[in-house]
Amino acid sequence: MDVVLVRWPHERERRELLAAEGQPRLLLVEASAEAPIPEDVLEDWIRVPADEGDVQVRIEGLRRRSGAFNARVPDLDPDGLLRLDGQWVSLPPVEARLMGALLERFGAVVSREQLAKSGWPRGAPGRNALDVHMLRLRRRIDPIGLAIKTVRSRGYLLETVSTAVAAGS
Amino acid sequence: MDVVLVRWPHERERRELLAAEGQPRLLLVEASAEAPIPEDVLEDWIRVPADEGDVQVRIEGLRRRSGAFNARVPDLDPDGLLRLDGQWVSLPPVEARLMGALLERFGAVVSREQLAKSGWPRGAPGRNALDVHMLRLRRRIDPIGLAIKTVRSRGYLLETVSTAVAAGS
DNA sequence: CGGCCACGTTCACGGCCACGTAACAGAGAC
DNA sequence: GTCTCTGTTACGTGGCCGTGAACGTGGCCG
Repeated sequence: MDVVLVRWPHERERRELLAAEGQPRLLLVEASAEAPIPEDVLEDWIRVPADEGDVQVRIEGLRRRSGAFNARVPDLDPDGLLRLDGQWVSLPPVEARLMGALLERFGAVVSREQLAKSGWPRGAPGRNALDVHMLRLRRRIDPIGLAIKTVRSRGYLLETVSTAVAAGS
Repeated sequence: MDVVLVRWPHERERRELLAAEGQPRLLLVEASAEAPIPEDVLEDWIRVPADEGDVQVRIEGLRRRSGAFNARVPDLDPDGLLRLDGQWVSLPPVEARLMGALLERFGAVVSREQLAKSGWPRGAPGRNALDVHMLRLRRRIDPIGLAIKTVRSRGYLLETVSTAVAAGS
């Protein structure tokens, strides 16, 4: 994801828009304007005209932050806490095991059989139990920006939701 | 937590030290030096001499980031005083020991067994005593911006109540 | 086309258990 | 005495998890 340059205060609405999208941005603040306080970690600013090297340093800083905070690889800790971007939800035992299977092949399809095996190592209950648990898992992870997609007759796959970071609440 | 000013490149080692402590810092970069790429989100820089207003904006930005992302870690002194952001409450012996256990793994899950051991080193009373003490602890720490979350059948975890999030929206 | 089936989604229910909360009582400090 | 700290009993509530059933949708076949 690349850093976008925004002239300030001329492109004020553009800044809001980009912020909502989670797009890293560098505000080029004109001499006559006051510097705005950054809305989030993905924003930085610099006064123009500026040294080209300084601009590059700011852009590189933003790029690194964006990498660190949008790593967007969820993490399931041993206590059943699923973390993503500083947010977390706790998963009950069965759902934690299902999530473990999905995470091992993050972004790829995991078959129902595989999931059933992971969720119930010593034999699965009724055929429908898996469906219900997938539904519950879906609802639980939605608020932290994760989604499970169905691939008909193949299985399920886990994804991050691109822009829904702030929209969830 | 306050922002510390560091002259760059003169106080190079000091920067490392502060970074290791998780201390927010603003580097004052001299005209002759190249700007360093920030090591983490708690660092920013500005060229000096600079406009005083610009410096304040950078400091305020760092302060917000530090509030939102670097979980402020509360401090429990030996007398049972729990401090956070200048506020404090006093904790009775049992609750102080429980809080100690939670603080050792701040932000992570601590099991009920672990808590029972910490709270009553020479054997726990009834099973329910822990529940009641967690309730009392919760009520006591709420006013200073701390919260204990339950992770069902796994344990409890201690968090700071994020004021930045509420303020942001 | 109509009917049937396979597959998936969603809801409602009940049993079980973990946890939360109030109320009470004794011990001790001040 | 009054207040705080502590532990106990009793009860309510809500989460977890499996089941059954209703519903939707797309594919296949006669």
